[in-house]
Amino acid sequence: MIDPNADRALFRQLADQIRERISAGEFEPGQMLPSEAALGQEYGLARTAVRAALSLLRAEGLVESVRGLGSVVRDRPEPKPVRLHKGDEATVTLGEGLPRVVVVRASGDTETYPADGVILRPA
Amino acid sequence: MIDPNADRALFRQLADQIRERISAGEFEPGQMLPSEAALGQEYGLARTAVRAALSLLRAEGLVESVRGLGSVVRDRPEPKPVRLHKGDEATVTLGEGLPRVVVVRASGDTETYPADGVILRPA
DNA sequence: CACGATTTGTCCGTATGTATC
DNA sequence: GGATACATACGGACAAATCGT
Repeated sequence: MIDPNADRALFRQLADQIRERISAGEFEPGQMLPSEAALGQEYGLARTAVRAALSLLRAEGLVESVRGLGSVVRDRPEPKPVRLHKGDEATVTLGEGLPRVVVVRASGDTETYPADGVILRPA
Repeated sequence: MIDPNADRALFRQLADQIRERISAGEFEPGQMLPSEAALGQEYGLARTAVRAALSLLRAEGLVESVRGLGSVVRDRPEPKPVRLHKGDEATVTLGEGLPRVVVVRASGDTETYPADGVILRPA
């Protein structure tokens, strides 16, 4: 479970646990995670630690938190292929929320995608 | 400065302030930011709020923090063009620290770059 | 090499605000 | 209105890394 004496931070261990429970199928996409209070109770951690763990998982795009509702396992569709034609450019923008891939077409049109939802290929 | 009555969270306002001071050239790349304690003192905020603000800026790739040292303004080089040839693929990996762009060449070789340091173009 | 000062990292407890049901 | 749940913010505390003395 969680070892206070391990050299890995508690909130990282908790993130590991939740990550495993998700990949094990215990928590499925679209499904609610236990509340922060419940997770804290279950693992014997303060809510600050629980929130830090969830913050990590959010940065990984694994979960989303909605105020007044809870945290849900994010549905991660198979990365969608995006073709780059001559004159196209793709960059990654950081900042608010999940990073996004911005594709500027040769025509000047722009498209954006969740950064973990695309696989870029030359045309 | 910082308005406790604004709709915007205090730590977000602080992040805005620091962002402006960086883009204004008051803090230059490679230079140390004031310590968390100093920032808290200056803006009348608890360290939790200061750390939340710095966490935002780190996610944006604007600053880096080193334990025992402090936080430095990150040097953001001009995004470097990376050419995708036939059979190449590029994806973005989230997770620990800054997101990275992973390029898998047709040969099977892989290259990774800081996500905000590349501009992808078809060959 | 040892020691202390500084700074960030981690953790806890508590309180209040706000959105959802 | 009430219950639940996340967001924000404060305070304090100790650990760990770094640097200069």
